[in-house]
Amino acid sequence: MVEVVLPDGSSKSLSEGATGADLAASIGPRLAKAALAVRVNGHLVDLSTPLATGSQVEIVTPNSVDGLDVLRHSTAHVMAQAVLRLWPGAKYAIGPTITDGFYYDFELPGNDRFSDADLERVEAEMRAIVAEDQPFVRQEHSLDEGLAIFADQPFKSEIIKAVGESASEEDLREVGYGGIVSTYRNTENFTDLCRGPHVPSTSRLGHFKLMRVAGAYWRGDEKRPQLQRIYGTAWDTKEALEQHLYRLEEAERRDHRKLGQELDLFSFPSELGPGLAVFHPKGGTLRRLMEEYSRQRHVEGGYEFVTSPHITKAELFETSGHLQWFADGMYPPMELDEGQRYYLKPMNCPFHVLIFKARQRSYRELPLRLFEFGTVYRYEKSGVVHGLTRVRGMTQDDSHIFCTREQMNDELASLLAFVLDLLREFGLNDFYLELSTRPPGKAVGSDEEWNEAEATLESVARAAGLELVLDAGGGAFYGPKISVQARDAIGRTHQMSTIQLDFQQPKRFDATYIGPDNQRHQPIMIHRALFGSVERFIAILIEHYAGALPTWLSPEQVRVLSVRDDHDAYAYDVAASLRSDGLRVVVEPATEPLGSRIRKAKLEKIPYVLVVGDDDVTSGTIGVNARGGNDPERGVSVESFRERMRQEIASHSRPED
RNA sequence: GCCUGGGUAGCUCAGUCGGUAGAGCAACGCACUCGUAAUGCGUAGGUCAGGAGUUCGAAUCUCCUCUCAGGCUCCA
Repeated sequence: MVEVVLPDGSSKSLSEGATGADLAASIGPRLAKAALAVRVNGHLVDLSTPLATGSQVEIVTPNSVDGLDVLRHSTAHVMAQAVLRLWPGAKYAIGPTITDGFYYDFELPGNDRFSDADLERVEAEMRAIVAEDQPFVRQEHSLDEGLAIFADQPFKSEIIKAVGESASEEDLREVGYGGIVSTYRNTENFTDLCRGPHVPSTSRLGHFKLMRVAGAYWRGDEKRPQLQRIYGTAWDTKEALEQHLYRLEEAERRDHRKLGQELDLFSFPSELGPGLAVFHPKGGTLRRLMEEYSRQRHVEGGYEFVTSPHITKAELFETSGHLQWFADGMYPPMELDEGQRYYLKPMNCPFHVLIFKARQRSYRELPLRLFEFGTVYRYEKSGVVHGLTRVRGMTQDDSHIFCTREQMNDELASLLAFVLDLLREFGLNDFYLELSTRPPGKAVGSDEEWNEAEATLESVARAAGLELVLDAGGGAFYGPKISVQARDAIGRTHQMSTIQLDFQQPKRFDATYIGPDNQRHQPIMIHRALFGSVERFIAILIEHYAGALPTWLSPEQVRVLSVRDDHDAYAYDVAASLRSDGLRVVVEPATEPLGSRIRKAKLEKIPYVLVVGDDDVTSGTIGVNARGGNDPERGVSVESFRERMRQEIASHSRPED
């Protein structure tokens, strides 16, 4: 007899040699059908694994993250088998699961490439494999046996050899723990290296779709061969798959590049080159509104406004260390004035250090908070530019705070509160924090400094009471950082503000202040961008709101439509009256049918459409058609609409709220 | 930078076997005068991303460059 403990604490007795599958069957037929794997004492294993007495066990179904993971990993194996059937002699590399899906990397014979049409062929072959109801049979081997099995598979062999030496978590996932090589065999002709577990049979799979082909470097190293990768998604039910595909469509519908064009906000003229945007009048208005609000808040927050030029002699970035670390990411220098090299600035911080250093500073001036909308240029590699989120020219809402070591903790805490509050005003309210620590191999400064900086940031982050995740090794060369991550309206996360601690720049520039002890001291420098870049923040806002911006940020807040052209004069009067309140109002006179003009205004996502006709001219009212509603109000007084707008704008809310 | 796939009117797209350019929307003009998501008619709009080649003839075939998308790598 075997006795196991279930998640609810109860125990279950099974006959000797019973497996996870037997356990599931003993609990109920529905669970037996849903079971994909079993968790034994915290480890995921196959359903076919015999259970040991006293084990803590849990049947894994597709309702859990683990269950979907098993499903997707098994689907990846099926895809590999399909590719090997269609391209005999193909080499297969790794096929892990990722969020919502999986991928698998291959090297095709003759350096052949997958085409989009091949995806359909592979998918058809996968469905055949599913229909064949092939079992996943686990086998364990020694390293030498493993090498023999995969003798003609160089990528698999490399992984097995790596396990003998220094195994990474990724490799162990592919192979297995404890010096054994585990494989899963589907047929005599297809065996894959894998730690497992897998579903019992390919028939358990089926709700998948191959999404796209892409190139990917072997082991992510651009110096190694580029493999052909196929991405797929897989789910337990048809409905879940369809929902996932719908979410992708929704993300596409919100794409800021598409909305930016449709709403006439900005464009990327090819004459300018990749990653260089121009903002049209409406996009320019949005930018101005964001910047004005940000400036006002920074004034209230005790910041001082500075500006700095766009180009500088090389010396500045030599001193700061940027040329040493990031020359690749900077535009090449211009030679001026007999060999002087000038660079476009990729960062604002060294300029702010110079402003700090412009005269003798006293501890009484600290914390000194310098703020600038600073436009920087970074030479992003050609393949990485992406809409407004990854550009070559951008404006940072950058500030650098100089303070004493004693002030550092309080300053960081109030800074974090300031940042979160401002983001909430823009309508983002679901946050978590990420702590990025010392980057191995490219950090400057002593261990003590790094440890202190990391500990300080961590305590401030913890005190903020938000979820905190660790991004080990993700810091900049000069210091660790906290970044605020925000979830948007469709659950995607975006890195927003970053707060970085920096002991290095003040030292490199020999920036000092005179303390109460009449001695020179080095200030701490805190780097902080709130929007990150104005461009990127605009992109995130557009996607978050699907283009339907809150009224205070809408370039055009109100459009006034006359029913007939003899109402035009009244429409202009209403508009003038609202403009005197500072509203952004446009009149569209009656040259086209009303329905057509309403449709146009709706497509432009204007918060309020006002319609004025005979009744309104007579009684001095307006018809109000709010965005997001489908029951326009008639006979509204201009004064009550005015009040509604005042409140909505002051509260930064939207007509649909 | 690398891989895969694109680039035809302002936008979205069609264009067969290589035979010389098309639609809808938008713009402009005229008519229509209308109460909540598309009024009608007309006009104009193109070095088919750019360059070179093959050909009697290229949007179409070949090569190079630019540029966009999806990935990889990178992201101070």
